[in-house]
Amino acid sequence: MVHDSQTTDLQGDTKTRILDAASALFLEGGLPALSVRAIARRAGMSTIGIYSHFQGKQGVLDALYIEGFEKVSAAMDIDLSEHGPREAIMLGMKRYIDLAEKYDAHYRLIFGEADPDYEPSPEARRAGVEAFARLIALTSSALPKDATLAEKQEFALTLWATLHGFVRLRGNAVSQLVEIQDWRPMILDAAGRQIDAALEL
Amino acid sequence: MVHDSQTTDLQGDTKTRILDAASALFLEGGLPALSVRAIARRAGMSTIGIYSHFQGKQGVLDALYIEGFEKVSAAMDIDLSEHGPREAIMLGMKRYIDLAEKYDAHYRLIFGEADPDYEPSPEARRAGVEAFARLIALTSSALPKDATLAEKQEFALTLWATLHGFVRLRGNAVSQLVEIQDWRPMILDAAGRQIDAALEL
DNA sequence: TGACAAAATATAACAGCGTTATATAACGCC
DNA sequence: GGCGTTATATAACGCTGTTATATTTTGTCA
Repeated sequence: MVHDSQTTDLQGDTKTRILDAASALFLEGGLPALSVRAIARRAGMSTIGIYSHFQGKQGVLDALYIEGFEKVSAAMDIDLSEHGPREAIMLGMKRYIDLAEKYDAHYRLIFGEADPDYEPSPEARRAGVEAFARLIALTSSALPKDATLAEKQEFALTLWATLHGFVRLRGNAVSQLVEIQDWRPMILDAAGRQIDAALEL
Repeated sequence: MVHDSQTTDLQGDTKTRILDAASALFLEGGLPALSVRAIARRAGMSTIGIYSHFQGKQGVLDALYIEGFEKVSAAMDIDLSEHGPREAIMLGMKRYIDLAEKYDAHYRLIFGEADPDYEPSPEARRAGVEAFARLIALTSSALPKDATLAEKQEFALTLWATLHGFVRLRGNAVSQLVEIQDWRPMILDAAGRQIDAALEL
C-alpha cells in the first residue's frame, strides 16, 4: 500500500539522513565534531532521534566503522587475472594510501584511534574480517600456491603494517617533528622490498 | 634558607605528586581515566591545583608526552662500539617493541591516538625531535658513511614505520579480527628484511 | 469515522567532562 | 601587626552521552 511504502521510505530516509549528517560531520571535523547533539541538529531532529533510530553514539560509530572497512575492502578488490602479482599488490597499496588520506576520520575510527570508549559490535567486526580476507586474497598472489594460511596471514600483515605504520607516522607524529616531502614513493619502496623478499622464495 | 628550601620542596612535591597521580591513572586506565578531577582527588587537592601547578590538562599531557618520548630516546641509546650495525639496530627494535607494550598509554599519547584535542607544546615536540635524532643515529650505522641526511631519515622512518605499524595493528584493530600468536618474531623479521636491504647497498 | 494501542518525537534533567570566576586561607616581607 | 602575593576551595558555565517523562503523531480495529 501507499501508506506502507511511504512509512518505510520515511524511516529509511530518517536513518539515511542521520548517517549522512554523521558522515559529513565526521569528514569535516573528525570525532570531536561528531556529538550526538550536532548530528541531530544537522539531521533536523531532536537528540533523542539518534537513540530511537540507532543505539546512540555507539550505533552511529558502528555504521561509520563498517563504512570505513567497506572502503578498505573495495580498495583491495583487484582482478588478479588482469595484473601480475607484484603489480596487483602495488596497485592495492596505492589505493590504500589514497584511502587513508581521503577518509582520515574513518581510518582513525577503524584503527581505534578515535574514541577510546568505542568498541565495534560483532557485525562491525565482521566487516573488518572481510576486509582482511580481501587483503590476504590479494597479497597471497605473491606466495607459492602451497603456502599455509599462517604464512599468508603473516605476509598480508607485514604489508599492512608497513603501510599502516607510514600512514600513521605521517598523519600523527612525525610530520610535526621532521619535514618529509615525498611519502608516497618512500612507502611504496618499503612495501616493494617486502614483496620482493616474498617473491624470491 | 630553611624556609626557602621548604617552600621549594613543597612546590616540587606538589608538582611531583600531581605527575605521579597522573602517571598512575594513565597507566591504569589510559586517557579515559585521566580526568582533571581524578588527578586532583588522587593527589589530595582540589581541581584548581592542576591549573595552578600546570596549565590544566594540556600541561599534564605535555609532561606525560615528554615522559613517553624520553623512554623512546632511552630505548634507542645503544653503544654502537659494542655491537655490529645489524645487531645494534635489532636490539633497539626489540626495546622499542617492549616499550610500546609496557607503556601503552604513553605510546598512544605521543602518537596522537589519545586525545584528539591535545597538541604537544613546543617543548614537548623537542623531546620528540630528540628521540627521532637518536633513532637516526642508531639506524644510520647500517648505511654507508657518505649517506645523505635524507637517506638516513628515509631509512630510519622505514624501520620506525614497520615497528609502529605492527605495534598499532596488534594493539588496536587486528587482534580483534584474527588470532596471531607470535608477533615478536614476525615484527623482527620484517624489520630485518629492511635492514638487510640497506646493508646490501 | 471515532477510540485505543503503539511508535516516534520533544523537553528537561542527570552525571560527568575541562575550565574559570569568585572567595577564602596561608604565606613571606617590611 | 599589617600588607601584598600566592595557593587553595567552592561553585558555576557550557559542553558531553544518555535517559526519564511528557507530548504528539501514527496505525489498527470496531
